[in-house]
Amino acid sequence: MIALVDCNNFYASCERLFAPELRSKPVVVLSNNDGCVIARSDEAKAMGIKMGVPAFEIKNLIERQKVYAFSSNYTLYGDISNRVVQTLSQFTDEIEIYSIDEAFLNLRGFSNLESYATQIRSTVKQHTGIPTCVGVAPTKTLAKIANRYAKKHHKGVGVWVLDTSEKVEQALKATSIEDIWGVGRRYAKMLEAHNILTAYDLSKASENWVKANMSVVGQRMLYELRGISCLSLELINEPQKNICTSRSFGMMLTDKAPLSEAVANFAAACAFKLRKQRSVANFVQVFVTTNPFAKNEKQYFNSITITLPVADSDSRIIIKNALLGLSKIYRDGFKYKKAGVIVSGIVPEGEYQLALFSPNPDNNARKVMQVLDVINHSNGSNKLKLAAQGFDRTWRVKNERLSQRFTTRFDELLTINI
DNA sequence: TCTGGGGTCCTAGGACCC
DNA sequence: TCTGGGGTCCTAGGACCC
Repeated sequence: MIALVDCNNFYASCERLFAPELRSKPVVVLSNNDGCVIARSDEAKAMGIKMGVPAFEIKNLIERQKVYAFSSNYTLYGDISNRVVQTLSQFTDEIEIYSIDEAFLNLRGFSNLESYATQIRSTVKQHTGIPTCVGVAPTKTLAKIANRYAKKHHKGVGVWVLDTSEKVEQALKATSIEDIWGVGRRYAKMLEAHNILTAYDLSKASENWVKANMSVVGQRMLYELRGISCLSLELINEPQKNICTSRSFGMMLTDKAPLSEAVANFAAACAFKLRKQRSVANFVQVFVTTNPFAKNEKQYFNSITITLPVADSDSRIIIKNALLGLSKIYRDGFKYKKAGVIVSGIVPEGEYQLALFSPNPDNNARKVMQVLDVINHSNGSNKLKLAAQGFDRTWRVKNERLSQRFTTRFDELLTINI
């Protein structure tokens, strides 16, 4: 059996840990740039605030303190997430960290699953303060359904185990088609048109039909719903195949200088992520875009991919090539809203192809980057930069409602006045 | 005024190989 | 009129996830 542990309203719950006075108040967390709502407490959901609504639409509620809004604080959420995983690891050797707020646990051979799952849930709550729900079932897809079922129908207990065919059938019938893991908007529409409205309907569909209309992805889904496991737990963290760093700007940029500064910073972030997973990349892609929501403004989107002579993760090389790309796609006369850098063609350090005619990266370059990383990330200060990254940061994202990094910075610890 | 930022996998079709 | 039978690699686009 597989358990899916999913944190409830994760980002909102993290903010509440350090703001206990908001424990029963509506809380929302906003995306980068304080753009739109990406997490809501139960109270906020009950007020009808939908996922993804632009912040300006609920501005009034926020200003009148009917809703408490936070800018997203990924340093905090990441650290709390690690603590949750640390606690979960005590309960099984086999754990897949699926996302920042979800993990699959292999409970094969375990008995008394309901009480074990309840124990997992209460321990996480005790150790971290984060509320979770736990769904237990024979496959990952069914564990997702069990988890949803627990959240929806047994929130108090927070645990649901699909250990009999009757319970599986009941949960499948209670799950509408668009709530199945792997069914998005397009498939939901297509399935509804064929009168397949619930997970139960899909589980009874013909395998050939599903394969023809939803490829092997759908076929796997069908098996999983029928209790035959097709998706195994991924216990090892594979290095990423693409790495992207992009942001919307706090203000529109019309000049090349601040845009270059932003791109240099995104490139440096990509290079750091590469080094962190001990990889090097063969391609550097840059893109820029105007604001697609501004219907009256001239629109421009462009991107370019630069092939490196030798795969690399040196900040200086990645930045240089990202800026070269930018200079090729930059056009005067537009209001730029967003830019990004993507590194791809990623291979492990030491397994890359050497260039025939260009010099190979030397060990000194490696050491320089190591020093850079140690200084920047030993205390999270990020003080050491390359000149191209600049100091102006006119492009910086808006986050006016940012909480402290309570758990990772000594200078931002929680202060209590007695 | 104001609308996020990351990722993955699968398939079809074209270019090319012997 | 008649024109083989395999393969691989790459890319774009479509689907999905949190």
